[in-house]
Amino acid sequence: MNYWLMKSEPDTFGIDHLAKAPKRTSGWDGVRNFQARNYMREMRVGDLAFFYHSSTQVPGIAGVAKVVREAYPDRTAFDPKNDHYDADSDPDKPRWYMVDVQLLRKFDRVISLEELRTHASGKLKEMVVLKRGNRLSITPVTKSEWQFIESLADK
DNA sequence: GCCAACGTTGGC
DNA sequence: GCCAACGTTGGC
Repeated sequence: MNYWLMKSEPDTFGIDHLAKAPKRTSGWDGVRNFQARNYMREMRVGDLAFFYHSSTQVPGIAGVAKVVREAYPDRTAFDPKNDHYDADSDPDKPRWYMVDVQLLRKFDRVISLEELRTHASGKLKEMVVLKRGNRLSITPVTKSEWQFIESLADK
């Protein structure tokens, strides 16, 4: 089983949107970066992901979701009216993929990026999302990082 | 295949 | 709103 971190802007789609979705499950579409897409294709049913809020007052990790459907073509790429339309994505040979995730847990508090950074020279030294210049919307998380962050959430 | 220009991300 | 960082595009 693998662990991930998935970024989303809460104004567009935050953890509360996922909480209100049927079966607390939703497709994670709109990823338009090759590296992030490749990570999504590595996701397996049962993998866990931190739900990260970006571009907001207090960026940070808001909760935990589970992968419930593995990568399948992201149809929003074929819709000219969609913000994430990509004319170069051919329906016969899709360029972009999405997964479905189910909300498992909303943390009692957002574990802020600021708080995460206080551990950047300790337990979270290698954490991808804390690395300088990181912009990837999907990044892998190690088991030890995962466990440490969950322990912060329960503090 | 190089690299400048451009667009996007995302924290601040 | 600014801007650093970095991915993508396209001319050569």
